[in-house]
Amino acid sequence: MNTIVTRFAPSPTGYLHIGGARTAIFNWLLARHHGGKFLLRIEDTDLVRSNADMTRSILDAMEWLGLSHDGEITYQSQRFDLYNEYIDKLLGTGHAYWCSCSPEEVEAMREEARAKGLKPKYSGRCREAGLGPGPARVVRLKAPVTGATVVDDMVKGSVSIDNAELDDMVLRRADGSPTYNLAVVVDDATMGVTHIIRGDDHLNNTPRQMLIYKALGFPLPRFGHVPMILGPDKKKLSKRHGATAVMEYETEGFLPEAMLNGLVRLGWACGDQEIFSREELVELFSTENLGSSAAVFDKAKLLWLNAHYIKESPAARLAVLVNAFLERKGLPSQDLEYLARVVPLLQPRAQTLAEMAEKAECFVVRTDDLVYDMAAVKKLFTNEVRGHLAAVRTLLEGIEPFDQAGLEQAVHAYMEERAIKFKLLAQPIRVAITGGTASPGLFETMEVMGKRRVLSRIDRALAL
RNA sequence: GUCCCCAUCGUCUAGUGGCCUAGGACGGCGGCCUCUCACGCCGCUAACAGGGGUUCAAAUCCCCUUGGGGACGCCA
Repeated sequence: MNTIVTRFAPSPTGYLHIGGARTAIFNWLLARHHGGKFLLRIEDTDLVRSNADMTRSILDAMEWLGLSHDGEITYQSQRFDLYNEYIDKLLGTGHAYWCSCSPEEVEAMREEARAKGLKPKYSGRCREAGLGPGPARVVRLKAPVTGATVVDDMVKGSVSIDNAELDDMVLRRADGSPTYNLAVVVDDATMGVTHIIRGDDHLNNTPRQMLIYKALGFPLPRFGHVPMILGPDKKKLSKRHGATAVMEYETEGFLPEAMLNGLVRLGWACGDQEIFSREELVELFSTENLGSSAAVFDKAKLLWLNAHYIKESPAARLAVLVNAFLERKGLPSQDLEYLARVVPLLQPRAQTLAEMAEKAECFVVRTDDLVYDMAAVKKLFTNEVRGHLAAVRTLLEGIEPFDQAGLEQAVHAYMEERAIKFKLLAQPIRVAITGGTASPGLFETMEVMGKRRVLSRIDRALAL
């Protein structure tokens, strides 16, 4: 069996968005599953709209997702000579011809066809004119006018289009630059690409490209057109649906493995399995399981996946990531060892790293900076409670080691002696040391915070 | 307008003619656990777009309708 070669070919006119990332993932997976190659090509022929920063950001997003590519990156802007070489070849073999029709004239032809209720097309006026090169002339493909071209698609099955539907597309513009369809075919063929997974908005282009493959004598690759990703209103996903750029999700505190898992499940399934590690995906991926209907991107499910991966991650890794989020909030860089002890308490309680950083705040701020929920303080800190808090403070001072078991035992003993319910004091203590009414378990929180911090906070709370 | 694609719970999906009284997951709702908040666990909710065929048998195959999407560039 020949080695499988896939590719991802973004045009650097915007950030890597959800849809693009997903096709990149599918191509990457197909290559990795078969031990083939995954190539990267930047389609920057539109020099006006393309720029290097966008290329950089797309590369960053792919790296974040862990989509490693093989070999050098190909830039279309550096291959114009190659494209022209093949256009000349087509001219030489009679598969292409020069056309002197102006854009206005062509537009008129389209209008005419439209008026007749037909598909707007170029009429083929210069097809047999035997024109040579000249100013303002383009090169067109001499496409077959009869028969049909059928795409044997990996996801859509057999799709047939009448050649009469297609017109003689432009291969070289009047300014001498190659068009997209020509460049893509030359690139994919010369790069040795064997399998192309892309969005189904390209499905209509495929027969056209196949005609170029044929004219050039190139072997055809396999195509697979995956459906688009929709927003909650079932319209094509766009900015108004919220975050569409992959890296916005990093900013919101998503883990790359959650993103990968979430995206791959949009249009691909493997039985009832929901959670897939990168390795499992590589092992299990098959184009057989690609779905053919459009999918709505559901952030709630992505959040669930992210929460799952947060629970699975080693605390040390999360500590580093959370620290970055804390820094973004203007807090100084934290002691990572301390943070790594805080993290496990927060893992079951955060769906994103941003949320985790928020909850970590009360663990890391200076006692003087701790923000108290004053409504809770007012409601809970009765004189009686204040008395108990002071007593508990004294009690805690003597506990050594200051660990969960010891703390729990001591505090419970204190309550039992006085016949008070734990519930009565739990919330006041919580508010005193964390500032709020919701937190991880009281004793584990105390242990992680440490005696000094806990005592200073009770002191400050009593002074409120 | 013409051509192409698509159609299972609110969402992602399983399903490749009998295992379907349609399964799983997210969400929602209810409960259990419990020092708060979560986690976890248990239960409930909810779908084959409609109509015709084919077949002993159809969510699965065919046709039509409807509804969505896409393409028709000297953009990519």
